Order: sequence, then C-alpha cells, then structure tokens
Amino acid sequence: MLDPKILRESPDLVRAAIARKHIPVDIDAVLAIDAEWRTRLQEAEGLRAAQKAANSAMAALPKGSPEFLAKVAEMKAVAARVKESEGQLKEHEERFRQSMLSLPNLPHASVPDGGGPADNVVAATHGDPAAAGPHAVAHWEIPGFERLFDFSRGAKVTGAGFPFYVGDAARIVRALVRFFLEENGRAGYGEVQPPILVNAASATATGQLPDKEGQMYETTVDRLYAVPTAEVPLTNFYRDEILEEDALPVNRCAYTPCFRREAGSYGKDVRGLNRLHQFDKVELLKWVHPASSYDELEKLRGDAERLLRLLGLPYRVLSMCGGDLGFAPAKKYDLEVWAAGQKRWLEVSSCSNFEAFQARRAQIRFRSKATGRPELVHTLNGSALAVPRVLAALLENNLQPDGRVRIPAALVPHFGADHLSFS
RNA sequence: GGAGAGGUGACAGAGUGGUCGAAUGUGCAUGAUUGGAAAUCAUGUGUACUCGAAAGGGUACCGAGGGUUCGAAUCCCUCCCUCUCCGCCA
Repeated sequence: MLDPKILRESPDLVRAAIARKHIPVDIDAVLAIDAEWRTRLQEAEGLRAAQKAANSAMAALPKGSPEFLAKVAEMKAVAARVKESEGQLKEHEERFRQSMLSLPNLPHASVPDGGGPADNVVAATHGDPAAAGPHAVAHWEIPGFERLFDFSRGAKVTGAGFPFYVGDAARIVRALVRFFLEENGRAGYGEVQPPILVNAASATATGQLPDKEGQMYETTVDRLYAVPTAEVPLTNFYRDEILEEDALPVNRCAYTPCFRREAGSYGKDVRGLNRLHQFDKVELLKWVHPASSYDELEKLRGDAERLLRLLGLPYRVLSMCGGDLGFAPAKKYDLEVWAAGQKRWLEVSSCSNFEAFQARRAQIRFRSKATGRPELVHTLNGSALAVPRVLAALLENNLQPDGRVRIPAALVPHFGADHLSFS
C-alpha cells in the first residue's frame, strides 16, 4: 500500500511512477474517494463530539430530574444521526481502503524503462552457457526420466503438475533443500519453519490478495490459502509488531513447499520440471532500515547468486523493467539459470525490495532511535533457491555420456554420492 | 468435537452502565540526590486517523465484529484466540 499522504500531495508523481509499470490505474478516482471519505469523517466526528459533551453534562445531573429527561429526549435525535453518519463513514472507509489496496507500488528510480520481458536489462552473467552441457538434452528426454520423476502417477493421485519424486530424485531434492538451508544459515539467515496455510489477512499483507487471488489454492472451509511462497508466512511473522531499531536488519530463511495454480500457463513452459503446481523452495527474507534497503537488495542478490556459483551453474541476473516488475516490488532482480538441453534460461530466483509497501499493509515497524516513534521497515525477499528448475538445469548441464548426472562437489555431502543414476 | 474459565496499556492487575484512554504496581525515560551506582524522591511515559501554516483541537482503539442504550471496557449475540478437564489423534 502506498502512503496516502504522498498520493494527496503529489498525485502527478504517483501517476507518472505507476505509468512506468504499465498498470492502468485511475488516480483521480482514488483521490475523489479519499476526499469524500474525509468529508464524512469530519461530519461523523463532529456528531460524536457533540454526543460526548452531552454525556458529560448528563453525568452531573440527577438521574430522573426534568433536566436529565429533557437531555435524553434531545440526544435521542442526535444518536440517530450519529448512527447513520457512522454507517456511511464505514462504507466510505472500506471503499477508500479497497482503492488504496488496488494501487501498485512505485518503481525505484534505478528500474529500467520498458513494457515487458524484452526490456529487462542483463545486469550480470556468470559462467559460459555455450560451454555448458555438451551432452545435454531437455531433462524430460533423458532416458529413465519418468521413472524418477513420476508425473503419470502424480497426475493420477492429484493432478497434472504434482509429480512423485522417486529414489535418487527424492534424494536430490532433499539434498538441494538441505544445501540451500545450510548455506543460507552460514550467510546469516536464521532458519524458520513456517505454516504453509495462511489466512486472508496474511495473504493481503504481502500483496497476493486481492490482486492474485486466482493463483492460490484455497481451502473450502476456514478460508485458508496454501502458500505460493514462504514469503507470505515469513513476512507476516512480524505483522502488527514494532521492532527495536538495533535488531535490524533481521535475516531469516525458510524452506516450504509452494503451491501455485498457474492458471493460463501452457506450452513448453510447463514441460517437465519447468513449472509445477507444487514445488520446493527456500526463501530469504529481510526486514531492514529504510535507509539501507537498496544495499540490502544487492546483498540479497549476492547471497542467492553464491548458491548458483557453488553448484557451478551458468546464470545471468536481470534487472526487471517497469513493465515486468509486477504489483508489489519497487525493484526486482531475477536470477536465471542456463538449461543447456532446452537451450533457455530458467528463472530460479526473484530478489525484490518492496520498500514500505508490504510493511504498511502488514504494519511492521521499528522504533526509531532518533525520533522515538514507530516507522515502517522495508521488507525484501528472494528465493535461494527454487528447487525444480535448479534441478532441471543440473540434470541437463551435468548429464554424462553414460546417462548419469554428475553431482556438484558442494552437493555431494548432502546427496551421499557423486552421480545420480536414472537406471 | 464436548464442558468450563478467561482475553484490559511494555508487563502484572483493578474496573459490571455515566465526567474511563482507563486506578494501582512494575518497567522505561528525564531530572534531583551520589565520587559513581543502588535505594529514594519528582515529573513524564500508547497507537492511529483527521482538522490546522503553527500553536493546538477532534475522533477512534479495553481480542474481532454486530446489537441494546441518551450513554458500553462494563449488558446481549456471533466469531477468533488462550488455559483446564474429557473425547479423538500423527
């Protein structure tokens, strides 16, 4: 959520910034709703003040005295007006809140201009895609793939996009999760195991609701949502809390399965491990002082990159342009790993600075030592990393002529062998 | 799931219809005292919205939402959460 004061004082600035995201919004409509709401607020508060003043006067009168009874009669009419006025106020308040929730975050000045994926800027490349995977084929074409990654039985048991991981596949998934958690722990991210069902308030705070409702699985009772990313429960860890300034930055990481309906996806995007309805991911979360959030974004990106380096996978870093930034981030880097068999880049991490956008929705603040007053923190999060696509790249890039897959040295202690076999 | 008890400010805890944003204690901050500290004393100590150039007003908040009433922390209803006992259960 944006700061309503900024919207009131500099609507043109806000309009121009949101235009960079290529998201259509009607700022004037929001301003009109805001103005109407404030008029109603003044009216309702004035009536309440009159009522309270009368109450104080009545408290001093003897009960049942003529003066008292006269007051009661007089205030009955006021009470009716208060009720009506407050009812209307409530409607306008809700309308205002909804319109504010519908506004996307403003992009940072350093975000490149552009309308879509083609305009994203390559900020860094590591490793040589051309040299990777001399024996590569698309991972789903590796002989024996379906034995280890059993999509057929997954479809039978649940539906498309919910594979069983069997044998070495299960072990490599577990190894990757362990590797990510332990390396992130070493980098200073405290491990957390969060709930993987969240309530509507949590999903609203991070921006999934109301914007992306159809992307989440929802329970038919209790209105809980299966997390699309650990970002949701993790960010909400400190919802409605005030942290000590000295405690910042707080760095945490969490492993969760992630559930995404991915409505509307099709084609080669969804082949094999490229896009699943359930997948494993380790997420990093930072709660930081506003003054340092862009330094922290670079650190976050560096921490995610380090994992890809340790795995020896070629990757590139994209700075997302305004049109591809999405709703909540002010700035975002995507890390894409090279999948030598498919000959394409796969997104394995998004590292975002949300500035105060999520913090305002979630009311996550810190007590400023300078002013003694609460201020909103900035929140950042990044995947480190998404398991299936890293695995896809690993299978394709490290495939040997004998059909086995070489396990990177960093992963061997967790996997327990130096090759993965499909036979 | 059943029965019961409860949810008040940083914490503990009073308040069962009227001047209660809320006693008291602890904690915390500042000042006095001290060589320094402890102890003691004094003063202060929530958040949010809104009006205002400011000074300063106003309103809301006693788990959440609704209701009764001229007036609700206090009465009624619904929901959530915590605790105790029972049931069920990885």
